[in-house]
Amino acid sequence: MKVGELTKRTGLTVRTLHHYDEIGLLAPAERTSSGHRLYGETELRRLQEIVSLKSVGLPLREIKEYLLRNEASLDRVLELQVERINQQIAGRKRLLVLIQGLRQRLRSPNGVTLEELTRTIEVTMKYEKYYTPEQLEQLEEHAGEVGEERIQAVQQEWTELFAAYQASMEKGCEPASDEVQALARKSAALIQE
Amino acid sequence: MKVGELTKRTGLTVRTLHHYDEIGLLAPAERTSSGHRLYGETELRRLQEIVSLKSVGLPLREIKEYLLRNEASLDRVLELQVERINQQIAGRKRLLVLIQGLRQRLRSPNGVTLEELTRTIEVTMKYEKYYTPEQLEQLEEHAGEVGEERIQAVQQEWTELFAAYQASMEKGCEPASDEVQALARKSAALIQE
DNA sequence: CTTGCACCTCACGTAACGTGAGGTCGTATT
DNA sequence: AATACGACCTCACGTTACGTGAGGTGCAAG
Repeated sequence: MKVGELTKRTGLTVRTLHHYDEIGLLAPAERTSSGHRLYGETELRRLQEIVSLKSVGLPLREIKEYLLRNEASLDRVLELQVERINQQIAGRKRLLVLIQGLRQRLRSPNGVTLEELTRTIEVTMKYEKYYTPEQLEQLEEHAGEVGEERIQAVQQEWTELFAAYQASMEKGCEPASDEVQALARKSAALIQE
Repeated sequence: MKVGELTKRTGLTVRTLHHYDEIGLLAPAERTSSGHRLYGETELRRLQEIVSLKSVGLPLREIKEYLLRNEASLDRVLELQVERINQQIAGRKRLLVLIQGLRQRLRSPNGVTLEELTRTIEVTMKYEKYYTPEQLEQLEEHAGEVGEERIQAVQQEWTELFAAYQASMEKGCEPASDEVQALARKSAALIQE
């Protein structure tokens, strides 16, 4: 695979790939006699690791170190990215609440306090700055925070529950039937949680 | 308000504020006789607009232009940020699905295809690059894309529905009662959508 | 055989600050 | 009144992750 195809398929630029080669982050598997870069599957996997870690907020130099010392599996890196994305989503949601609150106040004749303005700016900035010290810590400690994972699991369960409801409806089940009641109890438990 | 207090309250750095002053993006309301910068509420509002637009992905130069030509209300800017955050959340969720899929395949003995690897990289990159051409278009066209707003509305409706179910249960309604059936029909309609 | 596109290697440009260096202001304390 | 000492000021060069030509080679097709 030459650079051209790689850029078409990944959305990266040629310059970026050259840059990664220059700094020794991602070298091509080999070169043609004329010097054209050739990338294989190994490089693709590594590239995936790189963009994942980059999206997590690590600078290239640290990504290099990380991939060097840690015999980091692609899976582990993806797990990290998932974790980070969940944090981002949670953060954005909290930010939304703050902003909507601020907008409400703007509409009301009372006006806003300086406190509210600065708070919103602060939180916005916080979710701009990619990785906070705590997150670096997590990165070392193999993390774990059951919280976010559970949230994802619950979403999955809901999807399955809806599918089961759908199936029951198509079979023409009574709403009071044992089958449907079981689903309802499961739903209630999830809601409760 | 002098820089020190402003940085403490917003999380921005002194250098950043100096920089914004240098490029004429945010000048202090006035200076003390000794040259210390003083910011007032007007500047705080403008600062909020700036960080919002920055979080949307606009470069500082364009933010300056935008604030110059457009008699941009803080409210309008916040609305834009909300829109953008919703897009980000939606994007991240899609990316999550892709990554989890990729991880599944990694575990299975079949291995992954090149196609999957490149696709995931592509999507990751897409949500790194902050504002795509389409989004700029949106920005000019006063946007609207009912899509994301509808998604939010639906989430709200679900919350209300769950509350209604809860209420019915506590009243001891039969699952086949008219009241509960009405809720069920509404649920089904939402699921369908 | 030349056209045209994909690829190559320098090498300087850029955005948004970071990071000292060296000096002034202000006010609480000796 | 003198001395700290932290907050503020203005240069001015450094940094990250590439962008953007400039000038030249490789290769499949007409």
